[in-house]
Amino acid sequence: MLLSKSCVYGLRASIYLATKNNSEYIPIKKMSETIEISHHFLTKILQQLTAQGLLDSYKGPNGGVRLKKPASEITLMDVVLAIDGPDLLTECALGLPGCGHQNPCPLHDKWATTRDSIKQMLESSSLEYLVERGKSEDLRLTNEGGFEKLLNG
Amino acid sequence: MLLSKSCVYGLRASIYLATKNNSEYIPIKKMSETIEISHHFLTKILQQLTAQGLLDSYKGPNGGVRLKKPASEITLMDVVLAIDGPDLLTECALGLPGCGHQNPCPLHDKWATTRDSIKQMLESSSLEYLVERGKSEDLRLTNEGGFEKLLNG
DNA sequence: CTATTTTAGGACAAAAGACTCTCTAAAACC
DNA sequence: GGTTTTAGAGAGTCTTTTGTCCTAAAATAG
Repeated sequence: MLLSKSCVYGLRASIYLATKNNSEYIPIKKMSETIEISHHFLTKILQQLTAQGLLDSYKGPNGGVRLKKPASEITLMDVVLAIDGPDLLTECALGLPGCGHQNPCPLHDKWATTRDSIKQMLESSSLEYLVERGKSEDLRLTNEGGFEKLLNG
Repeated sequence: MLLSKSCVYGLRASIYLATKNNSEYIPIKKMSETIEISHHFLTKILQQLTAQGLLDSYKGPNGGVRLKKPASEITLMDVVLAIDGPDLLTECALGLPGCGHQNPCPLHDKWATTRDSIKQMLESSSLEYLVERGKSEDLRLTNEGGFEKLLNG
Protein backbone atom coordinates (compact mmCIF):
# COMPACT_ATOMS: atom_id res chain seq x y z
CA MET A 1 0.00 0.00 0.00
CA LEU A 2 1.11 3.49 -0.84
CA LEU A 3 -0.24 5.07 2.33
CA SER A 4 -0.78 3.60 5.78
CA LYS A 5 -4.32 3.14 7.04
CA SER A 6 -3.75 5.85 9.63
CA CYS A 7 -2.77 8.20 6.85
CA VAL A 8 -5.83 7.37 4.77
CA TYR A 9 -8.05 7.95 7.80
CA GLY A 10 -6.32 11.26 8.38
CA LEU A 11 -6.96 12.27 4.78
CA ARG A 12 -10.63 11.35 4.93
CA ALA A 13 -11.04 13.28 8.17
CA SER A 14 -9.26 16.31 6.73
CA ILE A 15 -11.48 16.34 3.67
CA TYR A 16 -14.50 16.06 5.92
CA LEU A 17 -13.34 19.01 8.02
CA ALA A 18 -12.83 20.98 4.82
CA THR A 19 -16.55 20.68 4.08
CA LYS A 20 -17.33 22.50 7.31
CA ASN A 21 -17.40 26.11 8.24
CA ASN A 22 -14.00 26.64 9.74
CA SER A 23 -15.28 28.79 12.59
CA GLU A 24 -16.86 26.01 14.65
CA TYR A 25 -15.18 23.03 16.24
CA ILE A 26 -16.35 19.58 15.13
CA PRO A 27 -16.46 16.87 17.81
CA ILE A 28 -14.32 13.88 16.80
CA LYS A 29 -17.05 11.51 17.97
CA LYS A 30 -19.58 12.92 15.54
CA MET A 31 -17.02 12.97 12.73
CA SER A 32 -16.00 9.37 13.41
CA GLU A 33 -19.59 8.26 13.01
CA THR A 34 -20.08 10.14 9.77
CA ILE A 35 -16.92 8.93 8.09
CA GLU A 36 -17.12 5.47 9.69
CA ILE A 37 -13.82 5.28 11.56
CA SER A 38 -13.40 4.09 15.14
CA HIS A 39 -13.72 7.06 17.50
CA HIS A 40 -10.67 6.36 19.65
CA PHE A 41 -8.44 5.46 16.78
CA LEU A 42 -9.40 8.55 14.83
CA THR A 43 -8.73 10.63 17.94
CA LYS A 44 -5.16 9.34 18.04
CA ILE A 45 -4.59 10.16 14.40
CA LEU A 46 -6.03 13.65 14.69
CA GLN A 47 -3.81 14.26 17.70
CA GLN A 48 -0.87 13.89 15.34
CA LEU A 49 -2.36 16.40 12.94
CA THR A 50 -2.97 18.79 15.82
CA ALA A 51 0.58 18.34 17.09
CA GLN A 52 1.88 19.06 13.58
CA GLY A 53 -0.08 22.29 13.46
CA LEU A 54 -2.61 21.28 10.81
CA LEU A 55 -5.58 21.32 13.18
CA ASP A 56 -6.81 23.37 16.10
CA SER A 57 -8.46 21.54 18.93
CA TYR A 58 -10.62 22.68 21.78
CA LYS A 59 -11.79 20.78 24.85
CA GLY A 60 -15.16 20.81 26.54
CA PRO A 61 -18.73 21.26 25.31
CA ASN A 62 -18.89 22.64 21.77
CA GLY A 63 -15.25 21.65 21.48
CA GLY A 64 -13.64 19.47 18.85
CA VAL A 65 -11.23 20.05 16.01
CA ARG A 66 -11.09 22.27 12.94
CA LEU A 67 -8.59 23.12 10.23
CA LYS A 68 -6.00 25.62 11.34
CA LYS A 69 -5.67 27.11 7.84
CA PRO A 70 -8.13 27.60 4.97
CA ALA A 71 -8.80 24.40 3.04
CA SER A 72 -7.22 25.98 -0.03
CA GLU A 73 -3.90 26.18 1.79
CA ILE A 74 -3.72 22.58 2.97
CA THR A 75 -2.66 19.89 0.52
CA LEU A 76 -2.72 16.12 0.75
CA MET A 77 1.05 16.33 1.00
CA ASP A 78 0.75 18.19 4.30
CA VAL A 79 -1.38 15.43 5.78
CA VAL A 80 0.73 12.59 4.38
CA LEU A 81 3.93 14.11 5.70
CA ALA A 82 2.36 14.67 9.12
CA ILE A 83 1.28 11.04 9.47
CA ASP A 84 3.46 8.81 7.30
CA GLY A 85 6.50 11.05 7.17
CA PRO A 86 8.71 11.65 4.15
CA ASP A 87 9.85 8.04 3.54
CA LEU A 88 7.60 7.55 0.52
CA LEU A 89 9.26 10.49 -1.21
CA THR A 90 12.83 9.86 -0.24
CA GLU A 91 13.41 6.13 0.01
CA CYS A 92 15.03 3.99 -2.66
CA ALA A 93 12.62 1.64 -4.41
CA LEU A 94 14.98 -1.24 -3.73
CA GLY A 95 15.41 -0.22 -0.10
CA LEU A 96 19.11 0.60 -0.41
CA PRO A 97 20.50 3.14 2.04
CA GLY A 98 22.05 6.23 0.52
CA CYS A 99 20.66 5.56 -2.92
CA GLY A 100 20.88 8.83 -4.79
CA HIS A 101 22.30 10.61 -7.76
CA GLN A 102 25.89 9.71 -6.86
CA ASN A 103 25.32 6.15 -5.82
CA PRO A 104 22.18 4.90 -7.53
CA CYS A 105 20.53 1.49 -7.78
CA PRO A 106 19.50 0.30 -11.27
CA LEU A 107 15.95 1.44 -10.72
CA HIS A 108 16.86 4.85 -9.37
CA ASP A 109 16.09 7.02 -12.40
CA LYS A 110 12.79 5.42 -13.29
CA TRP A 111 11.68 5.44 -9.71
CA ALA A 112 12.59 9.12 -9.39
CA THR A 113 10.20 9.89 -12.24
CA THR A 114 7.39 7.91 -10.66
CA ARG A 115 8.03 9.47 -7.29
CA ASP A 116 7.74 12.92 -8.84
CA SER A 117 4.37 11.90 -10.17
CA ILE A 118 3.23 10.90 -6.70
CA LYS A 119 4.65 14.10 -5.26
CA GLN A 120 2.88 16.13 -7.91
CA MET A 121 -0.44 14.45 -7.11
CA LEU A 122 -0.14 15.09 -3.39
CA GLU A 123 1.05 18.68 -3.70
CA SER A 124 -1.45 19.74 -6.32
CA SER A 125 -4.48 18.45 -4.43
CA SER A 126 -5.71 20.93 -1.86
CA LEU A 127 -8.51 19.99 0.49
CA GLU A 128 -10.59 22.72 -1.12
CA TYR A 129 -10.12 21.18 -4.55
CA LEU A 130 -11.22 17.78 -3.29
CA VAL A 131 -14.29 19.17 -1.60
CA GLU A 132 -15.25 21.10 -4.75
CA ARG A 133 -14.95 17.95 -6.80
CA GLY A 134 -16.84 16.01 -4.15
CA LYS A 135 -19.69 18.49 -4.17
CA SER A 136 -20.01 18.93 -7.90
CA GLU A 137 -19.89 15.24 -8.76
CA ASP A 138 -21.36 13.73 -5.60
CA LEU A 139 -18.25 11.76 -4.78
CA ARG A 140 -17.88 9.85 -1.57
CA LEU A 141 -15.73 9.41 1.50
CA THR A 142 -17.51 6.43 3.00
CA ASN A 143 -18.39 2.91 1.99
CA GLU A 144 -21.99 3.83 1.26
CA GLY A 145 -23.70 7.08 0.46
CA GLY A 146 -22.65 10.16 -1.47
CA PHE A 147 -21.15 13.48 -0.57
CA GLU A 148 -24.33 15.00 0.88
CA LYS A 149 -23.84 12.63 3.78
CA LEU A 150 -20.81 14.66 4.78
CA LEU A 151 -22.44 18.03 4.31
CA ASN A 152 -25.39 17.09 6.50
CA GLY A 153 -23.63 14.77 8.97
CA MET B 1 6.13 2.15 1.53
CA LEU B 2 5.21 1.39 -2.01
CA LEU B 3 6.46 -2.21 -1.95
CA SER B 4 6.74 -4.63 0.95
CA LYS B 5 10.18 -5.68 2.14
CA SER B 6 9.56 -9.19 0.86
CA CYS B 7 8.82 -7.74 -2.54
CA VAL B 8 11.96 -5.63 -2.57
CA TYR B 9 14.03 -8.65 -1.60
CA GLY B 10 12.39 -10.62 -4.39
CA LEU B 11 13.26 -7.89 -6.86
CA ARG B 12 16.88 -7.74 -5.78
CA ALA B 13 17.18 -11.51 -6.02
CA SER B 14 15.58 -11.53 -9.46
CA ILE B 15 17.97 -8.89 -10.75
CA TYR B 16 20.86 -10.89 -9.32
CA LEU B 17 19.68 -14.05 -11.08
CA ALA B 18 19.42 -12.08 -14.30
CA THR B 19 23.16 -11.40 -14.15
CA LYS B 20 23.80 -15.14 -14.26
CA ASN B 21 23.94 -17.64 -17.07
CA ASN B 22 20.47 -19.05 -17.06
CA SER B 23 21.63 -22.62 -17.63
CA GLU B 24 22.99 -23.26 -14.14
CA TYR B 25 21.16 -23.28 -10.85
CA ILE B 26 22.27 -20.77 -8.21
CA PRO B 27 22.13 -21.92 -4.57
CA ILE B 28 19.97 -19.60 -2.49
CA LYS B 29 22.54 -19.68 0.30
CA LYS B 30 25.25 -18.24 -1.91
CA MET B 31 22.88 -15.67 -3.37
CA SER B 32 21.69 -14.60 0.08
CA GLU B 33 25.26 -13.88 1.11
CA THR B 34 26.00 -11.85 -2.00
CA ILE B 35 22.91 -9.68 -1.86
CA GLU B 36 22.88 -9.56 1.95
CA ILE B 37 19.48 -10.99 2.78
CA SER B 38 18.81 -13.63 5.44
CA HIS B 39 19.09 -17.08 3.86
CA HIS B 40 15.91 -18.57 5.32
CA PHE B 41 13.80 -15.53 4.67
CA LEU B 42 14.99 -15.25 1.11
CA THR B 43 14.21 -18.94 0.61
CA LYS B 44 10.60 -18.33 1.61
CA ILE B 45 10.27 -15.42 -0.80
CA LEU B 46 11.81 -17.32 -3.70
CA GLN B 47 9.45 -20.19 -3.03
CA GLN B 48 6.64 -17.81 -3.90
CA LEU B 49 8.35 -16.86 -7.14
CA THR B 50 8.87 -20.53 -7.94
CA ALA B 51 5.24 -21.33 -7.16
CA GLN B 52 4.17 -18.47 -9.47
CA GLY B 53 6.24 -19.88 -12.31
CA LEU B 54 8.89 -17.16 -12.45
CA LEU B 55 11.72 -19.40 -11.24
CA ASP B 56 12.84 -22.99 -11.71
CA SER B 57 14.23 -24.75 -8.68
CA TYR B 58 16.25 -27.89 -8.29
CA LYS B 59 17.15 -29.81 -5.13
CA GLY B 60 20.40 -31.41 -4.17
CA PRO B 61 24.05 -30.71 -4.95
CA ASN B 62 24.48 -28.21 -7.79
CA GLY B 63 20.85 -27.34 -7.24
CA GLY B 64 19.37 -23.92 -6.59
CA VAL B 65 17.14 -21.57 -8.52
CA ARG B 66 17.25 -19.83 -11.88
CA LEU B 67 14.95 -17.69 -14.02
CA LYS B 68 12.39 -19.73 -15.88
CA LYS B 69 12.31 -17.27 -18.80
CA PRO B 70 14.94 -15.02 -20.41
CA ALA B 71 15.61 -11.88 -18.38
CA SER B 72 14.26 -9.81 -21.25
CA GLU B 73 10.85 -11.39 -20.80
CA ILE B 74 10.49 -10.81 -17.06
CA THR B 75 9.46 -7.38 -15.81
CA LEU B 76 9.40 -5.88 -12.36
CA MET B 77 5.64 -6.06 -12.64
CA ASP B 78 5.80 -9.86 -12.81
CA VAL B 79 7.75 -10.00 -9.55
CA VAL B 80 5.63 -7.41 -7.76
CA LEU B 81 2.40 -9.16 -8.71
CA ALA B 82 3.80 -12.51 -7.59
CA ILE B 83 4.73 -11.23 -4.14
CA ASP B 84 2.59 -8.21 -3.25
CA GLY B 85 -0.36 -9.01 -5.47
CA PRO B 86 -2.37 -6.51 -7.50
CA ASP B 87 -3.59 -4.31 -4.60
CA LEU B 88 -1.21 -1.47 -5.39
CA LEU B 89 -2.66 -1.19 -8.88
CA THR B 90 -6.31 -1.66 -8.08
CA GLU B 91 -7.01 -0.17 -4.68
CA CYS B 92 -8.54 3.22 -4.04
CA ALA B 93 -6.12 5.75 -2.59
CA LEU B 94 -8.61 6.52 0.17
CA GLY B 95 -9.23 2.83 0.84
CA LEU B 96 -12.86 2.90 -0.22
CA PRO B 97 -14.30 -0.38 -1.46
CA GLY B 98 -15.66 -0.38 -4.99
CA CYS B 99 -14.10 2.95 -5.85
CA GLY B 100 -14.11 3.16 -9.63
CA HIS B 101 -15.32 5.06 -12.63
CA GLN B 102 -18.98 4.78 -11.63
CA ASN B 103 -18.57 5.43 -7.94
CA PRO B 104 -15.38 7.42 -7.41
CA CYS B 105 -13.85 9.13 -4.41
CA PRO B 106 -12.65 12.74 -4.83
CA LEU B 107 -9.10 11.61 -5.41
CA HIS B 108 -9.96 8.90 -7.90
CA ASP B 109 -8.94 10.59 -11.15
CA LYS B 110 -5.66 12.00 -9.93
CA TRP B 111 -4.74 8.74 -8.29
CA ALA B 112 -5.55 6.84 -11.48
CA THR B 113 -3.00 8.95 -13.31
CA THR B 114 -0.33 8.35 -10.69
CA ARG B 115 -1.12 4.67 -10.62
CA ASP B 116 -0.62 4.48 -14.37
CA SER B 117 2.78 6.02 -13.89
CA ILE B 118 3.70 3.33 -11.37
CA LYS B 119 2.30 0.64 -13.65
CA GLN B 120 4.29 2.03 -16.54
CA MET B 121 7.51 1.97 -14.52
CA LEU B 122 7.02 -1.63 -13.44
CA GLU B 123 5.97 -2.92 -16.83
CA SER B 124 8.64 -1.15 -18.81
CA SER B 125 11.52 -2.36 -16.65
CA SER B 126 12.69 -5.82 -17.65
CA LEU B 127 15.31 -7.60 -15.60
CA GLU B 128 17.57 -7.47 -18.64
CA TYR B 129 17.26 -3.68 -18.82
CA LEU B 130 18.17 -3.31 -15.17
CA VAL B 131 21.19 -5.58 -15.50
CA GLU B 132 22.39 -3.65 -18.56
CA ARG B 133 22.09 -0.40 -16.69
CA GLY B 134 23.75 -1.93 -13.68
CA LYS B 135 26.70 -3.15 -15.72
CA SER B 136 27.23 -0.02 -17.77
CA GLU B 137 27.00 2.41 -14.87
CA ASP B 138 28.25 0.22 -12.03
CA LEU B 139 25.06 0.48 -10.07
CA ARG B 140 24.44 -1.52 -6.95
CA LEU B 141 22.10 -3.99 -5.31
CA THR B 142 23.68 -4.05 -1.87
CA ASN B 143 24.50 -1.58 0.87
CA GLU B 144 28.16 -1.46 -0.08
CA GLY B 145 30.03 -2.30 -3.25
CA GLY B 146 29.18 -1.92 -6.90
CA PHE B 147 27.75 -4.17 -9.55
CA GLU B 148 30.89 -6.26 -10.10
CA LYS B 149 30.16 -7.77 -6.70
CA LEU B 150 27.15 -9.48 -8.24
CA LEU B 151 28.91 -10.62 -11.38
CA ASN B 152 31.70 -12.25 -9.38
CA GLY B 153 29.71 -13.35 -6.32
C1' DC C 1 22.71 -47.87 1.13
C1' DT C 2 24.69 -43.81 3.42
C1' DA C 3 26.17 -39.22 3.78
C1' DT C 4 25.84 -34.63 1.86
C1' DT C 5 23.73 -30.76 -0.40
C1' DT C 6 20.10 -28.35 -1.53
C1' DT C 7 14.91 -26.75 -1.77
C1' DA C 8 10.18 -27.21 0.65
C1' DG C 9 7.31 -26.55 4.45
C1' DG C 10 5.76 -25.65 8.95
C1' DA C 11 6.17 -23.92 13.67
C1' DC C 12 7.65 -20.25 16.13
C1' DA C 13 9.41 -15.43 17.77
C1' DA C 14 9.89 -10.48 17.30
C1' DA C 15 8.46 -6.08 15.64
C1' DA C 16 5.31 -2.96 13.62
C1' DG C 17 0.76 -1.45 12.55
C1' DA C 18 -4.03 -1.19 13.70
C1' DC C 19 -7.22 -0.78 17.07
C1' DT C 20 -9.52 -0.70 22.08
C1' DC C 21 -10.05 0.78 26.73
C1' DT C 22 -9.45 3.61 30.64
C1' DC C 23 -8.14 7.47 33.01
C1' DT C 24 -6.89 12.52 33.09
C1' DA C 25 -7.43 17.41 32.03
C1' DA C 26 -9.74 21.30 30.30
C1' DA C 27 -13.85 23.84 29.33
C1' DA C 28 -18.81 24.84 29.80
C1' DC C 29 -23.12 24.91 32.15
C1' DC C 30 -25.88 24.61 36.13
C1' DG D 1 -18.51 23.51 43.43
C1' DG D 2 -20.31 19.60 40.81
C1' DT D 3 -21.61 17.52 36.56
C1' DT D 4 -21.13 16.98 31.73
C1' DT D 5 -18.69 17.22 27.43
C1' DT D 6 -14.94 17.09 25.01
C1' DA D 7 -9.66 16.24 23.62
C1' DG D 8 -5.16 14.13 25.42
C1' DA D 9 -2.34 10.40 26.85
C1' DG D 10 -1.06 5.83 28.17
C1' DA D 11 -1.48 0.86 28.59
C1' DG D 12 -2.90 -3.07 26.52
C1' DT D 13 -4.72 -6.32 22.65
C1' DC D 14 -5.03 -8.21 18.04
C1' DT D 15 -3.22 -8.78 13.46
C1' DT D 16 0.15 -8.59 9.88
C1' DT D 17 4.77 -8.46 8.50
C1' DT D 18 9.27 -9.79 9.15
C1' DG D 19 12.48 -12.96 10.36
C1' DT D 20 14.38 -17.49 12.67
C1' DC D 21 14.71 -22.38 13.24
C1' DC D 22 13.94 -27.13 12.62
C1' DT D 23 12.57 -31.16 10.01
C1' DA D 24 11.34 -33.48 5.66
C1' DA D 25 12.11 -34.58 0.88
C1' DA D 26 14.73 -34.78 -3.32
C1' DA D 27 18.96 -35.23 -5.74
C1' DT D 28 23.90 -36.42 -6.03
C1' DA D 29 28.14 -38.81 -4.98
C1' DG D 30 30.62 -42.28 -2.89
